Amino acid sequence: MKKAVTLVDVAKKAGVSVMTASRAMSGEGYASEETKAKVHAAAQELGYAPNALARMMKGGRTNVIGVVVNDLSSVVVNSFVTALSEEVRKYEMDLFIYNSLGDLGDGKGRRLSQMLHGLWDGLVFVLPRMSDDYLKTLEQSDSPIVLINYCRQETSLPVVRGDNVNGARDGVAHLIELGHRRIGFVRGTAYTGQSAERERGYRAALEAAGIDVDETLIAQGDFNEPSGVVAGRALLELAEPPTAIFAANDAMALGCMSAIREKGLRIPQDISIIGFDDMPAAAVSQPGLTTMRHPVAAMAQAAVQELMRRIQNQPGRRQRIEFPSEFVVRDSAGPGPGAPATKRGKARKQA
Amino acid sequence: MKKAVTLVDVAKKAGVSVMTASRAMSGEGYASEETKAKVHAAAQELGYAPNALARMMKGGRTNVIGVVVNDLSSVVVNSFVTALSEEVRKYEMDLFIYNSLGDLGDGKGRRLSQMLHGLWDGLVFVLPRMSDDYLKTLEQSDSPIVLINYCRQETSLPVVRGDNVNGARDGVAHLIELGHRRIGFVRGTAYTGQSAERERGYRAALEAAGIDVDETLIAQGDFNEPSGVVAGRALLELAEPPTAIFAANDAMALGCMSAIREKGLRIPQDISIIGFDDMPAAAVSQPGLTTMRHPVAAMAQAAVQELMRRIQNQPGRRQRIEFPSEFVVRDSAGPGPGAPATKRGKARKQA
DNA sequence: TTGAAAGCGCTAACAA
DNA sequence: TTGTTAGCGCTTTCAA
Repeated sequence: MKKAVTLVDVAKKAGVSVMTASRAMSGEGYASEETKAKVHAAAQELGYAPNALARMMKGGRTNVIGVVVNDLSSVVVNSFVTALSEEVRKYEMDLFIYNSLGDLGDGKGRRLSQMLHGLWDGLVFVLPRMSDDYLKTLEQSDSPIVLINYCRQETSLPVVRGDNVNGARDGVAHLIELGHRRIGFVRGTAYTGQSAERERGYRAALEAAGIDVDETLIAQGDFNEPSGVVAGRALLELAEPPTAIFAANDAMALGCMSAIREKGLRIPQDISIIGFDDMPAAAVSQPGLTTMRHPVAAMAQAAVQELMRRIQNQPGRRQRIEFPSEFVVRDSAGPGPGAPATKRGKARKQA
Repeated sequence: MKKAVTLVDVAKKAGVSVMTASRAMSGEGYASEETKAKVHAAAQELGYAPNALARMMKGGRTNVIGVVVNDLSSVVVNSFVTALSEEVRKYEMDLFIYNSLGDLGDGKGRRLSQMLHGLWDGLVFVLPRMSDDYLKTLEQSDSPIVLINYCRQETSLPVVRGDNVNGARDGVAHLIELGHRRIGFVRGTAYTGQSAERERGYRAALEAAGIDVDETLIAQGDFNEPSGVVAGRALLELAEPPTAIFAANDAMALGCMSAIREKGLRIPQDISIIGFDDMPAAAVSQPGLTTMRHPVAAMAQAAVQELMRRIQNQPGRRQRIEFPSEFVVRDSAGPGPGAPATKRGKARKQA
């Protein structure tokens, strides 16, 4: 790696001062066309590229926003990251993604927090999984930070989030309307707090319909498909199995569908299922999975907007920005035992 | 955004010189235990975080490796990025991912090349799609750079790549062995050069078997599933349709499978299909898609190793590191019309 | 073991 | 319009 060409070299070659060269290159401030051309020519010839670091050190602004994720291979995380990449463009900023490959605050993320200063103008955490200590560090930091879909605990940081409680409640209410009364729930992990919220929605819907929550109908998963298979099997093997299952996310719902097929049961004739997230696989599964989705693009937009406001030292708009989730009806939820006979009949005929 | 705490503040608080504080914090050089403790306490109390930028500016090394991708939502790209994230850890480096959201060198990537200097110690391009000018810029840069799966044209940059030609040839040879003689090919885009290589393998396999290439059996796609559906339909509507199809990637192969099902044909009894990449969906499709895969982890390892060698100013090992691809046999390729009768019979019975 | 000075590459502020 | 000075926060000399 040869020594890099600096502005000093360019200035020398062009026969001007460093400052003039700086002005010519950046376009800021006055500089005669002639000088500009001369400097540009010299830069071109030497293969000059400005040192981003040095520039950052002065101006304070780096025009870079960082996104921190725990697992980039997650489809949901990926959709947010892509939406953020696009959104950030509108502000002429660049986006760097950091994949922590695990929970923040367990040593691996240490270096990241050390880099909080200087490297980026602001940071977005997407579905963050982190220790309480780490969250505290973040709260105390003076860098602009926005969290997306974090709801495990209260925080002073601005959070953009989808409405999990009402989304889940609508989904489960839909099942109840279809005539289901024994509805299972498959939990995910507790990291982001989203599973807990979806569970709250589940319980609220049952309660509103005057149905007692049967705790044996609640199975534990980890948001991944295999755990959904396991949970699905467990629910189906109950003495009184559910006639419908609501899984805390689509991946587990698809896992449940495998378990259901395994048993030789039909979806939705014998058992209904709905998920959450509307991942791409939900649209192409057989049958199509009924699910809920967060408005990813709008949320990314709000997150960047809020972050930019803080970067530009404008007062933060709101501490918590919540978006209603959208209910996506496909074919995996059908009439249950409590439905009018005609409905059941129709469903049977479809089979 | 409050003013950040600097080393000067810490030193002042601890009652030592800035240099002593620096030594105490970094652990480099001499410092008495007592002083170290004093400094650390002060740093803790003030909430000091070292400014990464300033540190980088001196030392030269940033301990950050950048990965540039055109489309992070691609499953293949994603698997490489994840593997790289893991690999980089071994060298105590951090990985930042930059999603260019389009081809490099068409204006959007401009800013990226300007940041080539200083911000990172090295750069990895995964399946890069870029203009020739952009490649030239990269070649002239003195930053350590490694390309993964780029083969559109010759380059002086080190490239880690999977063997597309032999992989594709093996796949098509497999189809020929199964008795197929009319084998279709679905092209992808030309950006990375991978489709062209897979086509070369396709042609080589046919040639080796003494089969003339029928250009009408070659359809154009764009590596995405919908284009596979279109290409599949086109091939099936030929006067003499193929009995097997090799698609330049799995996404298009899955698209073809939809087109085949649309026609009421069975896979593999009526028509066989194989893809390339072994994306997750290939394993769960009905039937399982026979395909080829690049050894992602090994390739990521080689790429990082090669990059680190260059970062540490050791001589680059090799200009081109090629990995054989692995053939993954599932259920989407079965006996063709030229197969012994018994084989055909068996296949029929399975249906 | 500690400190002072110098400088990394760049730009904001002032002066010419 | 151009140049000079100073300084961002840190670390690498060198000296004490």
